[in-house]
Amino acid sequence: MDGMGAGARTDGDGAAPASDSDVSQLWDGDRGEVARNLLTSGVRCFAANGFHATTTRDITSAVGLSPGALYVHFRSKEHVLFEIIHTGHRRSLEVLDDGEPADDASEHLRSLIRRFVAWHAHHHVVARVCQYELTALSPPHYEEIRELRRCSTATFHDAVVRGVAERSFADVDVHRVVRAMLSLGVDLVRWYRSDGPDSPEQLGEFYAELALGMVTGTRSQRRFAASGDSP
Amino acid sequence: MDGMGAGARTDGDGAAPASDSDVSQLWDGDRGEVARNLLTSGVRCFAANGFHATTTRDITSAVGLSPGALYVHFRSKEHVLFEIIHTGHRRSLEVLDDGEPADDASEHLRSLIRRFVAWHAHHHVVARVCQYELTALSPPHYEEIRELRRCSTATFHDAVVRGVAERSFADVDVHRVVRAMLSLGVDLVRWYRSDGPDSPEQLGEFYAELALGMVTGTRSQRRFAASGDSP
DNA sequence: CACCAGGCTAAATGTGCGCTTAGTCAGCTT
DNA sequence: AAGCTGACTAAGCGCACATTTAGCCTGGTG
Repeated sequence: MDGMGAGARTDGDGAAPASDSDVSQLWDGDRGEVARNLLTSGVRCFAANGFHATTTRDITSAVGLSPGALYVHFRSKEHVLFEIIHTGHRRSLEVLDDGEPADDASEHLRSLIRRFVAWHAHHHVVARVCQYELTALSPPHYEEIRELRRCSTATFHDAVVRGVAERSFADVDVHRVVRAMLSLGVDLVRWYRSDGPDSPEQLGEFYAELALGMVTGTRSQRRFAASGDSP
Repeated sequence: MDGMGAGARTDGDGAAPASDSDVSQLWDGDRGEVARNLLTSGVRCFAANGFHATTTRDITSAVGLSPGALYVHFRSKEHVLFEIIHTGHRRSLEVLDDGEPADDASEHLRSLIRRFVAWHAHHHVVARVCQYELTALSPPHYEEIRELRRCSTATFHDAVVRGVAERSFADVDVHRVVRAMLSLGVDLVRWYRSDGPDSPEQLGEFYAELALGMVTGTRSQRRFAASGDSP
């Protein structure tokens, strides 16, 4: 049996819950209003049920249209997913690049983490789709997204390398530490709720502090921090 | 891509076959060999393509059977998923509970993280299914898994609370810190590869150190108190 | 008013899937 | 040998889905 009626989304249209902040604000300006609404609906559906478990009817009926209407604006359901994921990654990269350089390596890293985490918490529904539905993309689309992801990783990588070079940070294993930071920023999309105790900014602040803790030589740094890299 | 200098991991001898470690070892003993093979095949398929994108034919043909054979051993495709996820969670909980109490709060937490992380790295394919396919479970099954998850969260929670009570740890925000630790342990299933530079045990060691860093006060407070005694 | 374009719908198309059914076959028991 | 059991297969049922098609309707333009 089809199982779980996907939650009675009766929702009519009335007051849109603005709790997802401004999802609709994210989309490309050269998209018409209907297309943007479809993208927003797609985000909600994909986040709630996953790409393969949401139908074109789910997406379109939520904005009062019939399934065929989707193909007026998008070539396929997969193209809807791609545009969502692509936009999400682009926006999160913008947030990363928007920061002023900051002449202090610690402050620079702190600012990066703060913005990265706050953005992900703020847009946790979109970000969840960006993390969980990657494998539903076509191979070429997937590759395109991977390229964007390499950019954000590189940003953090460079920030840590810089701190190490300037001796503001301990001589840590950069790859490991960067992965740990990204894990914090990425995994929050799994559990974050807008009505939880932490605002996006508070969480960003907290995680920035944790991240700095990872690179400042407290504890038994010498034990693990690759003074002599493994052969 | 990942690239990065392949570490000198002396892993068994050959390349592939045992790389998923002993997935088949995980399953319940009262399951026959064919059923266990189907579970193992299911793990691989679900991890690679997701539950909704894998067909019963995918699962069965990988062990040389026809689709109908699945229903000799399982009530439905969803029951295969459930047994995989349930077993994965049960095993990871066992690993958590297997530890000796340890009279030192720091050592206790370190040991917990070490075992938790190492298990997830070791069984990252199963663990990926456990993390990514939860939403494909039927509501009752999902609820059953949530209960198991609350147990592991509680274990970490208690360990941190204990350290704070004993004044081995700083007066941290327990919920936030526990979430961060779980995020590290959980998100590695997204990126970990058996042929990467870190063995499960090395990663466990590293993350245990990061976790202790999170509870050892903020950086400014405890920068110099590296060697042991609390004030 | 005639014409057109494009957003949209209802209906149709075709495919693929989960699961069932009926039957085959090997091995075991008596 | 005959009969039984249970794992397995081939075939098929019913259905849901993504996408297409043909046409409607509205609003703009001469």
